[in-house]
Amino acid sequence: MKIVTWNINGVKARHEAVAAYLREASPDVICMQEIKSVDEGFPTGLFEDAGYQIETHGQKGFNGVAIASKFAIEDVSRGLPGNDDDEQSRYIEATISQPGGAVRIASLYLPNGNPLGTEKFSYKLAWMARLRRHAARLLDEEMPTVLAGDYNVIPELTDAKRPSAWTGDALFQPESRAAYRGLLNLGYTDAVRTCEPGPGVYTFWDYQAGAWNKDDGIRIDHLLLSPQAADRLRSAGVDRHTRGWDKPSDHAPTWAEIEMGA
DNA sequence: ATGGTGGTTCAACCA
Repeated sequence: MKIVTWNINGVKARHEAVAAYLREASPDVICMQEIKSVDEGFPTGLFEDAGYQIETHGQKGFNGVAIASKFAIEDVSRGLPGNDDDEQSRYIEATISQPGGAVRIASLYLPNGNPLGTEKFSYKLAWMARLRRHAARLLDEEMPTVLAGDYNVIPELTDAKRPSAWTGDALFQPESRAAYRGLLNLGYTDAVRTCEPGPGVYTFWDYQAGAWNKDDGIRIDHLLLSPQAADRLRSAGVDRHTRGWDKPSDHAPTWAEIEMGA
């Protein structure tokens, strides 16, 4: 089962790129973030025509997450538990049933958190604390689980071409990185870091200042695997070439292949 | 050090 996470930065602007990627990569499941669409306005036909079921959790103008799958999508849950007052659409979770078994998959869009010293950064840290509590509960289910998305966290120095450029940024703060390590310490595995341990593996290049041409990237899109999913991990990586397409997202599709048997 | 680009929505916000 090939599972992709991709921050598409607006589904309306990314119609052609998404269609081309589905044809080319043919993932079994694709988790998307920043769809920037309400559910009623979402172009479901883009996915249905390619053979996918699609479930969305949208919002007007900002944020918004979705899961599309070639297999049946069941038990859909919208919103990250732990704060009923949070109105931002950043989390959707569902069970994907496949002949070899079922996988619980989340598509998450973690708050950016900039600038430091504002309520945006405290919201980011509070959201990460909620995610940790929920991620711990998911482990109790003991089923293969994949938490995929734009984490807006650069985990380590090797995950940035120019680490010094990010020292004052919410994506690289010690608190942000510690909260990410907290997820790993629960027992989750960073699929891409495990399969591609070397430097230079990035998932995001800013639109500004020629970042893509200079390969001035960072790795902030991650797939975290529960032990039951990590046992089945075969390969993982980044389809970085899509960043060079016309009208690209500033993020590249990031994926993991899980062996699910017959 | 600053400004650099892009998406959505409608002058501003977010990244």
